Amino acid sequence: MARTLNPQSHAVKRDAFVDVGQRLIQTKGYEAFTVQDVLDELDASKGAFYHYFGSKADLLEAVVERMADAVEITWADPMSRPGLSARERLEAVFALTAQWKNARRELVLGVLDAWMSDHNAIVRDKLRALVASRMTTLLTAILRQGVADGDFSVTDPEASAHVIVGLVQTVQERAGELFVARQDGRIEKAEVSRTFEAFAEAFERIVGLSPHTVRFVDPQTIDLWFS
Amino acid sequence: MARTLNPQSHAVKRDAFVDVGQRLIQTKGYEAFTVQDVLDELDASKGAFYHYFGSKADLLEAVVERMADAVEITWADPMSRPGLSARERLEAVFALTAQWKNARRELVLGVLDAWMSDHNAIVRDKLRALVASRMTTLLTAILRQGVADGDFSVTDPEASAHVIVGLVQTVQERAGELFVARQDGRIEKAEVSRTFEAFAEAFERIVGLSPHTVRFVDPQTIDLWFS
DNA sequence: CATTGACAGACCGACCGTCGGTCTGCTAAA
DNA sequence: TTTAGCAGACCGACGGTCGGTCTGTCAATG
Repeated sequence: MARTLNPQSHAVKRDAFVDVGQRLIQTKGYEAFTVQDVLDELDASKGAFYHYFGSKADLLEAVVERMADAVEITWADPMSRPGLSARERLEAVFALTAQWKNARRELVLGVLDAWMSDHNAIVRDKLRALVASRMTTLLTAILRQGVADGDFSVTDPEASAHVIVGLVQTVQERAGELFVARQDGRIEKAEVSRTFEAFAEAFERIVGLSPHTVRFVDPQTIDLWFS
Repeated sequence: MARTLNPQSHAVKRDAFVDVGQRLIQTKGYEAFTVQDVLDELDASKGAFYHYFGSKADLLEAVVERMADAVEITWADPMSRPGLSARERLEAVFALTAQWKNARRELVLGVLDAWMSDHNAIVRDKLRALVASRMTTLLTAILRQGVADGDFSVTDPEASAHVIVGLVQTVQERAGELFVARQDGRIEKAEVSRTFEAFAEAFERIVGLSPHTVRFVDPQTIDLWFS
């Protein structure tokens, strides 16, 4: 009998590399950290690393997947709870996303610079694609329910899901830009509010809701980040 | 006095490097080509290259700026022509963008693979940011005119411009995904049409136009790329 | 007015450090 | 006895540097 692969401990060891990879991506950026950096933090060898990953890019893939999982888990509750209206589900998803960031404010602030840097362009790209894909299936379900219940009015729920996912991801990116601009004193808080209101207005119209019934981000959250 | 700098010939020489850089980005991808590749194509030396550029990243910056210029020039005509309604300007901008790609079909097809590859994530990121910035100022002007003339109805033209730019860039990206999916036979043409219709519907609602009065891409163009 | 020296621009290419990745080999679990 | 799980020496490619060369330009000099 030859030695068999233990999936349990294998996964644990592998996860340790992913942990460090994620941390390094969030501090130095993917292109800026080296495989040696990972080895140093774990007292591991090249052989160990390449035993678990085919390449540095493979590690990236694992990190991005974990990040996408983390985002998806945030939405799990409002999606699984029965008896909620499509509107309520949607509002819950947005609210939870904001809450997640508010609760981790220090982390987000510390990571922001590295995250936005050129060194993380591939990371952002891959995460956007992955989150978009998962968010689309989720939003399609909500839209279908909303249309069936008469809450929303869109011609094609699935196609519209793509539109809205794009909109949501655009808000996120724009929020990042605005935050930096605000830090640098290049804009006022009022401009930030107007931007979010424009996105909310767009959202209401796309989905077929009455004006001023949707808020992407509540005033307190804007205060927390932009005052 | 010493030797003087001739801006003319300096710019010409520098542009030669940018030419090659752009070609290599479109064939191999930014991360995949080496500075040596550039030197080989021009029979130049390392010294020459680093005389004109501080780094490989500097070359990228120059290439991206040139690409953004090319995009912007496409819009010049409908923006400068007096007497056009906001609607007409908008339609012209969209039509010209589609025409540009249709006219360069072979080029686009040849470049697509490299362009979408991981090696060009930074290129896409930088171009998106730059084009967004320029397109926003343009769209703000159109929206203002449209609101003033009563053609459009948005609360805040400038903020809404950001929304629409995001929407347009999302369509572009989605179109790329759909094209690949169609090539692989994973989707039907009908699904493509439905997607574009959903974006058009969203656009109409955001801007406050009647249903079915806007088309992002006309049926022939869809036929050309997706049949 | 012709000559020359000073100096910056425009390179050249050998060289260096770094970094992703490979390869050989050892050890212990099964 | 076979193979998972490592260890770490080693390799080659690549971005970037650096000392040096050649040439055009102009001011001072004789």
